Amino acid sequence: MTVRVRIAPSPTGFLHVGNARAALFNWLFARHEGGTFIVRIDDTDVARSSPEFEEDILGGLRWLGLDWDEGVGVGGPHGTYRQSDRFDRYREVAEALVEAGHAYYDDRDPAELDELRARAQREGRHPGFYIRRPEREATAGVIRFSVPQTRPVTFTDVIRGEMVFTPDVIDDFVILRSDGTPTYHLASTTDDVDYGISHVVRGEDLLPSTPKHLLLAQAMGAEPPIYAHLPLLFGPDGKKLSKRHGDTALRAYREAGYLPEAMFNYLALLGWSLDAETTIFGREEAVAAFDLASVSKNPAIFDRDKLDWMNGEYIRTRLSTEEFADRARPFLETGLGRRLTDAEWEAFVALAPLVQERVKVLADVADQVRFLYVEEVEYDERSWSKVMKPGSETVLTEALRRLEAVEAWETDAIEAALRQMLADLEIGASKGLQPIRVAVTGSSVSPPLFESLAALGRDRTLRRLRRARERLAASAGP
RNA sequence: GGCCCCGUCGUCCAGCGGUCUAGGACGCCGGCCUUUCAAGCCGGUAACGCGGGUUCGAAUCCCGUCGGGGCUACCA
Repeated sequence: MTVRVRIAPSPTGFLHVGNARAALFNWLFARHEGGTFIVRIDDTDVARSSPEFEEDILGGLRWLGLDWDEGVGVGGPHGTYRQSDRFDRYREVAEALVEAGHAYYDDRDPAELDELRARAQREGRHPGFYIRRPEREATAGVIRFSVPQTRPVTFTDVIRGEMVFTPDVIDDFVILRSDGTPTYHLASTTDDVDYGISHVVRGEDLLPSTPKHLLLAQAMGAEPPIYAHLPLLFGPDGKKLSKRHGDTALRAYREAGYLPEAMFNYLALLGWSLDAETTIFGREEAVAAFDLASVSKNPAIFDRDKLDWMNGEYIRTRLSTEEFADRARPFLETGLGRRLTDAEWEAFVALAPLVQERVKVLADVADQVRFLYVEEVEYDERSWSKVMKPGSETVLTEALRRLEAVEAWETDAIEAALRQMLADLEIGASKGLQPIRVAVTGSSVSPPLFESLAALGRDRTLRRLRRARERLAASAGP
């Protein structure tokens, strides 16, 4: 069978990580099967749709490396792949369904429908139980699909197995609104049929709608696609992932400096695994091993901690130092709020290997090396009070004296001078070096000291040591 | 309320009747290393929701129960 799968995001918001994962699974399946991956834009809700969101969605997919073979932006034999261009087609399908007796016009008002629902609920029935084809049929209003009450709707979900829905719990759903626009059910199913979609792989939230889609496709005279419902993504509280759980837009992760490779890897692990042992894997490995039927049935909680770990892992083991520096640069400049001069860039490159193993996301880089790019550091008071003890003044004075004497301002020479100081003063590295670190970087946490001083340069290093010594003297009092 | 889905460490995933004294990863805890912080290495903590069956034997099959979640619009 020729596999043709699609994702059909609605451009009513930024690309959500849940949708990104659904796209990823569709892509993996298509690539594994040598099939076609299609991106269609479900913008039937014209009022809420916007080009900005569409751009964000497509950009997000490209960023993740999910290339598509047909659809918006790349074309194909089925037009624009945008539902707003196909309203005539949907209306035509809806009318044909009425013609064939599969659907009917309904002009009952909302109050009447509410009453019918309330009555069904009172009787412990499905809310749509009484909303069926009326005796006296209308000629205007919405068009409802008429669910045959003769037999259950059954299908085999690739992930979940046999599904059975008795017809009384499937309501006569609206397919065309009274203003002539299609509902999601109609538009989506029509497109799936028209585009020859073989497998619909989507979130479990659509499982209850599946019998409707199946019935619709059959009424249209088509062979329905095979369905596979992915487990949902939850927030830490066990509820469907949403804004209140923090960042749900893929762009937030992109902007924070997560690597697309890491995001891809992490998302693939939410509901699937390569094997029992492997955690880190690339696109090719995933494509080779992917199997839709082995996707997990239970919902997955989106765990930011594990994502952070994985991103750090990718940063330090999958990137060369040069790649790291290059990819970090825009994040660094954003964090600093300005572009780097050539000399400043050189300073960063010198420290890059040390920074590389200390960040989880690229946006963290700015905090690590900010001390290189400010005229005067701001002291972190907690660091200062923790490190500046009696005797620290001596350390700063000695460090100043010895560093002033360093001939070539390089890491080795700096280290040699300071190690000699530690030996002469007979103090430990921690006690002797931490005051220098705080004096020069403003914080007790920084990249390794000797390299940091080398990157900072002699003048600024000495100036900062003097300033810290003065501050210390001033606070110590007479 | 109705219908549906799900139920293995705190979290993600492995397990598909015996090899499970349940495996990997994150997290957490401890140790080593160490100029801070990381990283790295070593070790540890921690789960089959519960109750019945079926079977010589069940995390694995069945039933029930409890718990969690989803859907229930002229949103998608």
